[in-house]
Amino acid sequence: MVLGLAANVSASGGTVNPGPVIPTPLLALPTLSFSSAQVAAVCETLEESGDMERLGRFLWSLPVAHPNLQDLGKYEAVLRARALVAFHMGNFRELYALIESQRFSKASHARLQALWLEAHYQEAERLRGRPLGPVDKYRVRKKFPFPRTIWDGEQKTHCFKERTRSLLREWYLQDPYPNPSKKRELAQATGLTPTQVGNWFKNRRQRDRAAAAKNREIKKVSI
DNA sequence: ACCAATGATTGCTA
DNA sequence: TAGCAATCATTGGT
Repeated sequence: MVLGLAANVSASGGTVNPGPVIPTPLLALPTLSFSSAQVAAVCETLEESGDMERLGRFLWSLPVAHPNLQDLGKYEAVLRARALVAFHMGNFRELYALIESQRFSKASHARLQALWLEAHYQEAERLRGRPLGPVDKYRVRKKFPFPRTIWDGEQKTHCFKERTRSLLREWYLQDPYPNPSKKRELAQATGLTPTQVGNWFKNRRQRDRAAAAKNREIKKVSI
């Protein structure tokens, strides 16, 4: 149905073709008259539908001698579709090659990052013969960081800045149970969200209590 | 492979 | 709704 629509569009005119003007060939096959943009549009639609089988068949059906084969490679939707199909076929080497072949726009990053990770997880899992735990996955992520083609290099911090933490510690000594307005004030001062401030105090109290309990335990034993 | 530190989440209670 | 205990997840170190 989608394919039919695209075919109709392509049949109804070269007026929408934004690419280089190609002398309308004597070819009878409808796919041969797809413009690159039209192929890309079909890829996107099929990608959203999640129908890998069909997407795979569509890519396979594109003739090798497509007049626009060169600039077809420039359409992200087509490359994403190829990557998706490669992943679903377990063809991880091709997936990696596609991902590293060129820079992708930010809109594609999340999708391709997920494929990159999942493929490496599966490879590692097969190698070891049993499911990966969270730590195993962390090691895999460290071992195979995203290529810059699908990552802007910006990394999110796991720990707060030392400046932030010292400020939190100071306020904690003054008052381990800050009221909401104090929390907001601290959030302002640290650049954290009020929830993060609340979590920090909650964790700090919990860990102080645990330490105190531990101390009592030790005293009991030594007495 | 195991451990420690730390931020976030969950489920229960008052 | 806030606090609590338990637990999870990420990260780094050995």
